[in-house]
Amino acid sequence: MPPTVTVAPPASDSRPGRRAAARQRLLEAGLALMAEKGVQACKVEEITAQAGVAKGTFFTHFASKESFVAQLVASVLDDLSRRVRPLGLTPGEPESLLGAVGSVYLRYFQLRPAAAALLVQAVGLDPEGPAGAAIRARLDGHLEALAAMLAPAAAHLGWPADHGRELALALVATATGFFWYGPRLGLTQEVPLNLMDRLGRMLARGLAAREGGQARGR
Amino acid sequence: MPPTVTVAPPASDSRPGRRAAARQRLLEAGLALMAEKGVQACKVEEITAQAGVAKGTFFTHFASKESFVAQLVASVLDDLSRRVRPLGLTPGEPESLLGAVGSVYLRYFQLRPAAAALLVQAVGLDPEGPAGAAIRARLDGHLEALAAMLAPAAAHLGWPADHGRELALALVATATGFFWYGPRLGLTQEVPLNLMDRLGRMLARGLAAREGGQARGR
Amino acid sequence: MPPTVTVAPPASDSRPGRRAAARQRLLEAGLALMAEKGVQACKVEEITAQAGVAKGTFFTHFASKESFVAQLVASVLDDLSRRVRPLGLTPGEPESLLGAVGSVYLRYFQLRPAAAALLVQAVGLDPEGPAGAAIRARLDGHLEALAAMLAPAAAHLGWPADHGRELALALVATATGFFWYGPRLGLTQEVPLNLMDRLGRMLARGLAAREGGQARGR
Amino acid sequence: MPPTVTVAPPASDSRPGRRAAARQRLLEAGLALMAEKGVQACKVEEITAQAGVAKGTFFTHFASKESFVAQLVASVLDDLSRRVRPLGLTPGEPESLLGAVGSVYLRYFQLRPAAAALLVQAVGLDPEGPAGAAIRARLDGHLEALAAMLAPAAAHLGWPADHGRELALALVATATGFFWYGPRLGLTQEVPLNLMDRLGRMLARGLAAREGGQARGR
DNA sequence: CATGAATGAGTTTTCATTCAT
DNA sequence: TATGAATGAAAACTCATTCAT
Repeated sequence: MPPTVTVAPPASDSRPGRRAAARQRLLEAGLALMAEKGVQACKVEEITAQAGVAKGTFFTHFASKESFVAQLVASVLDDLSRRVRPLGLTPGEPESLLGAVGSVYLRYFQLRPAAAALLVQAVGLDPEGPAGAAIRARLDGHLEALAAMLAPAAAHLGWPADHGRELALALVATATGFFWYGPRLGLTQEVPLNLMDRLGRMLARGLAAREGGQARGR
Repeated sequence: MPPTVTVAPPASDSRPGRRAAARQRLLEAGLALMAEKGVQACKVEEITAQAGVAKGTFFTHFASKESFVAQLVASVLDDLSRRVRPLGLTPGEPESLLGAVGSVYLRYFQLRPAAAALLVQAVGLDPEGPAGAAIRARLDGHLEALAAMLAPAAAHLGWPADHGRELALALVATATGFFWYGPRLGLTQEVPLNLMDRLGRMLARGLAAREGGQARGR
Repeated sequence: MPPTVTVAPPASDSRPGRRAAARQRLLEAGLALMAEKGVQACKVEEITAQAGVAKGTFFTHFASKESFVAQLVASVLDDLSRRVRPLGLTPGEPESLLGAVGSVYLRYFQLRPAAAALLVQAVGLDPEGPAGAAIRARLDGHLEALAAMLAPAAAHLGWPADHGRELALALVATATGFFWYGPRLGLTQEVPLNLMDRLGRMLARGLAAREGGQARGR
Repeated sequence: MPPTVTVAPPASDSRPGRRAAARQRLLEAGLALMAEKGVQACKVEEITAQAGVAKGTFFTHFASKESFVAQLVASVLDDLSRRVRPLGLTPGEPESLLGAVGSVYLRYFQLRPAAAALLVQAVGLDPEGPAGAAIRARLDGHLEALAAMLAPAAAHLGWPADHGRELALALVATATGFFWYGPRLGLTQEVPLNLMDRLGRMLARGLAAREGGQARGR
């Protein structure tokens, strides 16, 4: 799994090739820098410097910084969708679908903490602007699709059908949240996934033990 | 459970009392506004307007906007600690400790999505500045304490002792992540907690089903 | 006739007095600089430098550069209206009204070529923005009032009642046009008004001589 | 009378012919767009788009945007000169010369308000740059020639010989001013010329009536 | 202390102009 | 010569912070 979010174009040396390559470098530099310093704190000039182009070039590729973020989000979500869709198309046993999808999400953001940081920050952008609204709509669509994909598993496990989006959200929030906080609090990203498996089971057992207790009460 | 993060001071009318009340109003207004519009997007003047004081007054209470956020984070974490500490002091059965603590965290942020939004954004602040560093240190300390509190439960369940902080982080990330994304993607906050219990068990079962599969291989 | 466009406030030294004085200096500096270098070419920083305040102060007084121009236009038109209104209220003979009003306009812009330059440029501003639209509406209202005031004279002279605004426009266009081009083409502003009187009569005679010719034909 | 400012070249298809045609289209598009949106607000790219050439091509025809305006001004003034010169060469009666010339100017700008808008804006350009200076010099030369042509009429009418340029300026300022303000303030351009004749006479009579009054006194 | 006016460094965005293809 | 991508200087506007009253 390469750490690049989108497939690199046939890196030619022709005019359109160079332009596409510059665009790609801008997106990569933007993703890395925005994850490191924060979307707002990261200046356009830093991105262009890192990508090796002039400040003005940025705005020949993207209408605004906000729209740049929107495209970044779109590319991350597209990439993610490409990886989980096959699981939904060839479902196998409903029981294992949830775990399989969850693993893909966790692994995806474990390998690309920058993508996690981007998503977490992107939902916080002002939804008044057109780009902010587009970002939320994009995320919402992703959630919708994820919920639809998980529907068979959810049904099998007795999860209420009208709360499918909460299920999808829990997946995304957990996966991105972990790799958003983690690097910032000095946690290694090398947490093996089977540790996370174990965590899931532990949480479940812990919660189960309280069943009939607070979960029902109050 | 009142929605205020810190206990209100004895509502007096003396000079120092009025000052403390203004400070409290500033913190409350800041928490609400920063959660709604984002920490960076929320201007100092908006906070003071909402708190009913002049802009300059803000800086007689807080050294800077960043330090204001740091104090807000501190007050949230203090508040949270006060609520979970009793569980650790009177442990009961180790098996149920994890679930009990998890429930407190989830419920806390369910009732105070603004607190979740604050924490999520606060970790993203530039850690170069003194306030940014203070915030991360504060969060780190909270994690440390949480890990220590969960240690017996973790040991009982076979969780590796040197990964206690990952366990604590997972708790915080899940709880805040859910209530950070949720309101921004149009999800109701009314998800009953027992639904979340169910979710934990489902995820666990799903993950368990894959044990020996992808989690170990690849 | 003082060259200031608006009456100076009681130049006190109190806080509000100082603020009002700064505002006045900004307006005066802006009028002079915009007339000299052009509305667009004149930078906000130049205005504030001339007025002796910081750049940011400009925006505590005016919402934008465009709105600044709008207020400048308003103050010029207000000032102008104050000077011609008495002529309309105490009409005297209709025959002389037109000449009297024309004289006031010519003299006004002769003494304040900056005001002429401002009006000429202001109508050219993009009418899409709110300030641009406000400026045009303001000018339009001035024209309307001027036309109403000239109505008796126009009627007396056989000017069509439904073309009153063309008459008013001709007055404004001639007066501002002369003192817009003049200084820029090296003409002295010292053209005595009776020379302009003579010019008017000559033009009239010239035009009259062609009556029955091209003016009727085509 | 065609609305084009300069005579179209023999529409050939040869290489030099195509280049000349592109240049012509650029000038026409520039005149129209600059009149509509303002000289500064009109972007080079809009002109080239309207003319159907690439942005870079603009600069193979004109050294700069400012020099483009200068050439536009030159072409307008040339065109105008061509139309009034015959009147001066075959003077007819001096008394009617002024009216005849005035009519040509008024009619010219009535039919081409874009030309009026261009001239009005062009004198406002920063005279520091070489193009700005060239524009003013060009206008000045036009004024000079116009004054020379009007000299016999002026002399005949008793107009001071050393104020010939004021006379010429009044003509240009009136004609362009009317068709600069007019369209922007919602006035129809269909004001018949004989209405303007009448206006001239009225103004004259009005001014005459005040002779010995304010014009001499005050 | 509280106030709110003043400050100016900082950031996005625009657009005339250049130049490699 | 035509093209259009790249460039970077410039300019409006923001807003945390300071400070005189």
